[in-house]
Amino acid sequence: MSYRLTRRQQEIYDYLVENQEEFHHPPTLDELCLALGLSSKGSLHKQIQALINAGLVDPMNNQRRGIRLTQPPGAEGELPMMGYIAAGQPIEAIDHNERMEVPAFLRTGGDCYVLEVRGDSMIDEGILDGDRIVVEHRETACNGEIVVALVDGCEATLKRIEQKRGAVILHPANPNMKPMKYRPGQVQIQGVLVGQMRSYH
Amino acid sequence: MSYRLTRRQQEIYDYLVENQEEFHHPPTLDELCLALGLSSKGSLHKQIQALINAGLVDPMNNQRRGIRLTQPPGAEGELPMMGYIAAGQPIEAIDHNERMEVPAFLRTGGDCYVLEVRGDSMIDEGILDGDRIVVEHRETACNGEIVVALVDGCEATLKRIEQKRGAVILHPANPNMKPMKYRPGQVQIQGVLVGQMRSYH
DNA sequence: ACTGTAAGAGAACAGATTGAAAACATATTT
DNA sequence: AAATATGTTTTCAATCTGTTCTCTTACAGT
Repeated sequence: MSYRLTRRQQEIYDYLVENQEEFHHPPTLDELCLALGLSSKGSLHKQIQALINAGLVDPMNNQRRGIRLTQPPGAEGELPMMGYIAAGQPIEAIDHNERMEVPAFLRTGGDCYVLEVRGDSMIDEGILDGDRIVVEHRETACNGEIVVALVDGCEATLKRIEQKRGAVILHPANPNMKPMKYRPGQVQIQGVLVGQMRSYH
Repeated sequence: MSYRLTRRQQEIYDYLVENQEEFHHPPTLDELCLALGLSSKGSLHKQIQALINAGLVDPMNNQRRGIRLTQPPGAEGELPMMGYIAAGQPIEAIDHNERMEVPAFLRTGGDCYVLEVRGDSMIDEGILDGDRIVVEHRETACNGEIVVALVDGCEATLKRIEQKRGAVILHPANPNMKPMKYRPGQVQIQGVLVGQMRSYH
């Protein structure tokens, strides 16, 4: 069923996913041509048709309601709940495929998932035991971001990262603990903290 | 069931949602024509009919009560964003009717709304400046719950409550501040904290 | 070089959508 | 009852927008 997309088709699809906010209405072929720098909607139509065949775009049978993706990506509003994270231990995965409702503004366009926090290692960042955090899956991070990092391939931690030439420093937010310095190879970034939720009942 | 709207229909619907405040009575077809720059109510009627079929607008069978939306839009997963709360000040209300997506597990069955936190008065409870809190509207609370309280009829605060015989004590979580003791009449409970959310981007 | 595929331009077409106008029907007011 | 206001229906023309075609160019690979 899932046809293989050509490079250009993939490009157009990515563009649609990225910029679906741009158009507050689904774009027409002409609008998309303009946005993509094409000058013939006939050409674009052929590409879109391929995306329709691939099941990625709603078919529009002569209707004029613009191009819309079949599933507004991240549609179900639910992200996978991957498991528990406790400082200094491997991430404890959950076996059954749990999912969790997450508001749009707590996540990014990227690939996100949810972890539950165990322990108080981030208490000074306002992240408490039992909080749910939303993590964007990424291999790299900017200095100052809070990352889920794997140290020495097994210990997971949630810390603010500082990457220098030849060293990676992880700053815990809890003042009882000290910053730890590692060689870059020791620290593997698994994701970046983008949101947090807490229930009081 | 949810029919797919044409672009114009979307536009009109969006307009209705946006400007429902404008008309303090639901607008008549003629008024809407004027507002939308149309000169024929017959044309508009056809569009509205489509919205009625889509279940977005109340059908009006020859009644003349104007056009009204079926559901105060965003009724499902969204709660009203009421304004800002900063310790020691009145709650700063927001004028336009903003709504915010809130996962089911961050709220209760009761009547809930969202506030944005200003300031660090709850920093030790893990509630930071800029966090969104979910509050259940209630007049009473149990000891130990965190409440939105109105002190002396004007100052709002977010504090852990302790109710004794003849006295109400509000415990701030920030150790720099001290618990305050009030007479029961002075403290009016406006709601109870049930959830909290934070975005890192 | 030859061939096949992907990509794009442009023209022309078909039918969906929109809007104006007028006539009609029903409710509300005078 | 008459007048007015408002919703409903119909007809028609103009325009917009998806669709189909043909032709051209570029590139990759036996």
